[in-house]
Amino acid sequence: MSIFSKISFKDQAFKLRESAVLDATTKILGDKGFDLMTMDDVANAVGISKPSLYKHFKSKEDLVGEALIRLIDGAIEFVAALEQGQSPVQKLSALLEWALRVRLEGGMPFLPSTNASVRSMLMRNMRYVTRILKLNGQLEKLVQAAQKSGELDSSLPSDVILFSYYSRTCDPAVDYLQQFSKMKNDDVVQAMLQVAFQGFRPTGKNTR
Amino acid sequence: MSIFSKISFKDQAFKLRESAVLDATTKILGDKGFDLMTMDDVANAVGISKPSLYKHFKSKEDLVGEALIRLIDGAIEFVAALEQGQSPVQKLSALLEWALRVRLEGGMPFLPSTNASVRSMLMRNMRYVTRILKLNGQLEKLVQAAQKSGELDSSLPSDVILFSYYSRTCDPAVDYLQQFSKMKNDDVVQAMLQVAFQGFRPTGKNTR
DNA sequence: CAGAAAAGCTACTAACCAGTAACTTTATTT
DNA sequence: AAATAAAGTTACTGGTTAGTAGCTTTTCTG
Repeated sequence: MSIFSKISFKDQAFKLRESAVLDATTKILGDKGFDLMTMDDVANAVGISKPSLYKHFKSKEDLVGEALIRLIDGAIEFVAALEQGQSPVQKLSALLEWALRVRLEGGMPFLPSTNASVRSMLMRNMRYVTRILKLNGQLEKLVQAAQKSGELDSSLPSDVILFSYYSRTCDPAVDYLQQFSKMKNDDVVQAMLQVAFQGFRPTGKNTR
Repeated sequence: MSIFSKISFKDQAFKLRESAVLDATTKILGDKGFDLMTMDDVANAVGISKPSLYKHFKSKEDLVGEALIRLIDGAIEFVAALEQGQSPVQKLSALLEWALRVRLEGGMPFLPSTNASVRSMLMRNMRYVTRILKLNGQLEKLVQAAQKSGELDSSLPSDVILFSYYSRTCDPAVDYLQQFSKMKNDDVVQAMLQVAFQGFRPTGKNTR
């Protein structure tokens, strides 16, 4: 117990601080984006100094990469934990709902895809790319299964559906609704889900 | 003719260069975004020096504001020029198609809304806000008319439709499709339009 | 053609930020 | 308690960029 508990205690503290750093990074990235986020911002938010931050992460790229990896891992876990009984569309809907809630609670959008230079930076991060490919593979299967069963439109290329699906997780309409409408978070989520799957057209349920 | 033509000639050259500056700004903004665009980038792209650029625009904020104002003015003109015979949804669809084509041809997305600090910068620009409000008023009318006639889902708040509609003009799925799929620009536009209005669900046309 | 005025340019500044060197404090081991 | 190692900190470097001062060239006027 002597050596192990001490090492483990230290490790625990270290991991705890690391997790706090990632939390702060996620929050600040959501607010300001990659370019405007400074390492001092992150250090101050956590209450440590910048060089301490560099004890955990060797660069800004690395830090942001790890924050995104944690986010993607969360999504992969979420997908894995979904009940087997649900249809592909129910699963896709549940994941999108989860992503939207993460965002509404101050997190970062799922894909930081808006910026070409950030995108290419991430593509150079193997650990990140690996996870993205894994998640992407799972979602692609869901989309294609849903198209086969007629739940999703099979006349659309599955690419289109998949990329559009990703885009909904970082849809700026969420920010606008949160800022300018009086809607509650739950209502925003429900509305975004409906728009994503049904578009703006009447659902047909009313006319049946 | 003496004085007037000379002044007008000079003015013309000045305006021409100004327009070239705005073109370059639009292009670079589309590529790199506000934070990464430098004034040197713009000056070099146009082939003038940075101080000359500042003869036209008093700051980076001002320059970007003017570029966006020109873009919004284009949209307002486009809406004004639409045929009276079209339904509200046809008009909304035509405008979205126009915005997507502008983007695919290297222009900047309609709304630079992804970044909170850029958003707040723009909100302090009266000339920009005035135009946005004007365009927004016109689009809001179209959306509400379409909801009344049953062309668009009247169970959704019109805010939700309107903000989601704006978001489609800067949907990152467009970038991904352009980069990773083999689709032609025309097909990308058609797919995005279908997804925006119908969502991912089957349209019903196939099953009728 | 002389002289004024406008437009443009080179070369700077001030501020900011990622990353680091070297010193200080705290914890651990014996 | 002394020696050592680990973690943290202050204060810096080097590079970048918005914005400008002041000189040079071009254009216009009489």
